[in-house]
Amino acid sequence: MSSSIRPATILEVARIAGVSKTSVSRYYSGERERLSAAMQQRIFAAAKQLGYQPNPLARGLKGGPSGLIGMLVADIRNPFSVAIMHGVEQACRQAGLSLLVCNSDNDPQQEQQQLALMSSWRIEGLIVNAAGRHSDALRQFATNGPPLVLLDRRLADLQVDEVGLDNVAAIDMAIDHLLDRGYSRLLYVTEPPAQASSRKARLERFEARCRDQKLSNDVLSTELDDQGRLDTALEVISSADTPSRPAILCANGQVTLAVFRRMRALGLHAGDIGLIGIDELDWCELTDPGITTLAQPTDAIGKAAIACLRSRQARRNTEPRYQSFIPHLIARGSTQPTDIFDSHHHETLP
Amino acid sequence: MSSSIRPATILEVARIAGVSKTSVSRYYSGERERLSAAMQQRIFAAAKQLGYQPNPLARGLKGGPSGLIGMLVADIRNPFSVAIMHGVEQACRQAGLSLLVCNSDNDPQQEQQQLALMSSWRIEGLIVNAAGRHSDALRQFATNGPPLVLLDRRLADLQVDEVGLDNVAAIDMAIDHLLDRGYSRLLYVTEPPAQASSRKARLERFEARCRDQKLSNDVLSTELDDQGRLDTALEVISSADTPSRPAILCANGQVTLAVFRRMRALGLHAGDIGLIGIDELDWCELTDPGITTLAQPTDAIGKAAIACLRSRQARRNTEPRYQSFIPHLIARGSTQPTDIFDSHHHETLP
DNA sequence: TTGTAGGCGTTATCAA
DNA sequence: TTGATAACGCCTACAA
Repeated sequence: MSSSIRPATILEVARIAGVSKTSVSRYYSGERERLSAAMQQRIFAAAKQLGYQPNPLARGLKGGPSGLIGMLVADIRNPFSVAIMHGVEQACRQAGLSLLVCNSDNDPQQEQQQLALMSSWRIEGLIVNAAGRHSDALRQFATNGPPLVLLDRRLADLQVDEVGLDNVAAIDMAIDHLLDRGYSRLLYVTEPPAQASSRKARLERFEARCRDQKLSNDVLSTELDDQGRLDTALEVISSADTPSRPAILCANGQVTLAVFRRMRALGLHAGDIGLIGIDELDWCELTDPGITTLAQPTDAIGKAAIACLRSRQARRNTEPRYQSFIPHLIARGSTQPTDIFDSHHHETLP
Repeated sequence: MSSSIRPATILEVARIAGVSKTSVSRYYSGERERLSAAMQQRIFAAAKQLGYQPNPLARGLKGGPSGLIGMLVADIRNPFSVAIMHGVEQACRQAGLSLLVCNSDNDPQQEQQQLALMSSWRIEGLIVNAAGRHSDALRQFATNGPPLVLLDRRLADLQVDEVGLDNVAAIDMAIDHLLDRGYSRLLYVTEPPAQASSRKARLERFEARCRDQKLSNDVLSTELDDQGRLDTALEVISSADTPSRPAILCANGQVTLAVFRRMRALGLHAGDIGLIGIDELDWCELTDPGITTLAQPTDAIGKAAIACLRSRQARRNTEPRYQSFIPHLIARGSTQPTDIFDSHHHETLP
């Protein structure tokens, strides 16, 4: 309990307990069983008296487990990343691990720097959420470095564990919901899905479904700050002269935000134009009308990521594991057509 | 550039460069100047060839700066905390520091655990954002531990550096804006401001201003999940039979969210009842009408926190420094009365 | 300007 | 079941 300015060391504990440092070390390294009950008692007492805590730097230096987990994120302000981080942090806390957080600002160069720094800390595992272009350093990491878990499918050619959304199920749920509510002309809005990634998986599923069911559909792949392209697409879909009802499916929360912002600016009413987005956000229920979303079980995903990391050591040189979670549909006004008498007309055919 | 599985050590660099470890150490410890140009060249070359990076664990173990900054947050999902963290992370990255993130879930016990863990990592500084009750461990930390910066005024009796919003200016700006827009009956909604804290500072300023200017005012101090109290207060303020126009001032972003949610549920239209909140959030422009806010310069605050931490060593045993930032008013529809002809009636008196 | 030696706190290897 | 001792990679006197 005493709190001297300098933390106690294993040696001091050993002295007070009247045993060797080796024994104290064993006590704290999971070999407690090998110690006699009497010795355990004395070590416990001495440690408590001194407020002893093992020094993770010394441990890590010696080559043991560092007790550090890294999390690399493209944009720390992205609510999805934050939500995952919450789950990750919880899991770390339970396991006595510490979490090193890095933000790459979507810049491969920064990413490389951060990766180097983290590996110099001898992290035991790394969780990556970054949908953009990746640095070679990450590939290096995947082969040479500590266990890795991806939250998006970005290094698919590289055999890495992944945890995330069941993209097929998510797109299916979204489309089913839209059809069910009477929308039949679909616009899918996504950020550019270059290379493999969850963006690509979602887009592919969307296109496959539309093809199979012969749905009238369109895809807008754009950077979100390109207001012009968004506006154009919105005008096109809102002004078509078909009787079919249009709806927009947003690939993630950022997209939903951008789309809804422009809809408001252009005076388009969600509901008339259906709107559904992947990712639930605080404000989706506060808009008028509320926005229908597919909520990801972010806490579960975060915890699964840590579990995956920790189990990786036991799965050395094994095939990568892909773990996916089913989202949860939250239906709101944005997928509720305003004229009621007609809401299922496209399904009246046998 | 070579990437062996085991990272290079200072000794290997020294051997390849044909110099002693000491020189290499100096090269990486800011004593580069003391080395001859020739030696600098050789070390640089050798280090590059081996892909050498100093091992922070060894550095920290030796007692030197660990290169670690801790950030302790009560709720990692709080957008304000995240915004600050973004600034903090940027500053860390620039300085080559790593960021250890901990979430206490508003639980003093967890906080204590996290604090112990961080201090075992020999963090060079700690940034704390936690408005709730604090553990004694934090007080300990403040006196014995590494430099500390508070983002809320919670340990005011303890002489700790603080960085944050200029609460007086913020409240003044909010009240001035409301008066200017013709609102004269004010309701202040806050979470319980137990003990000293920015919550308390804001509330006090609100009360002082209302007293000085003899403004009709009321205060609701409540936990945000207590829907009943919120609803009651909203009903009271919206149904009063005075001619004066009512407005609500929300003490922070969480409060704004809660209040607006209930207003929508009760069918109250923001604007008729004025609504302004401290903290800007993504969605404030998306609601109908948009919500007027006071945006905090979160990036600047985060960076200032790091700067404060780093300068603390030079300010050993000096008085604490309080650094505060002026917010930025973003006026939107929620403080725009709907009937126009009458919008300044309370100010028509000389 | 450069090098040598010892120690930071821990764990692993060996011996008792 | 215990203990002595040598690393781990680095920095900091001190010496040259």
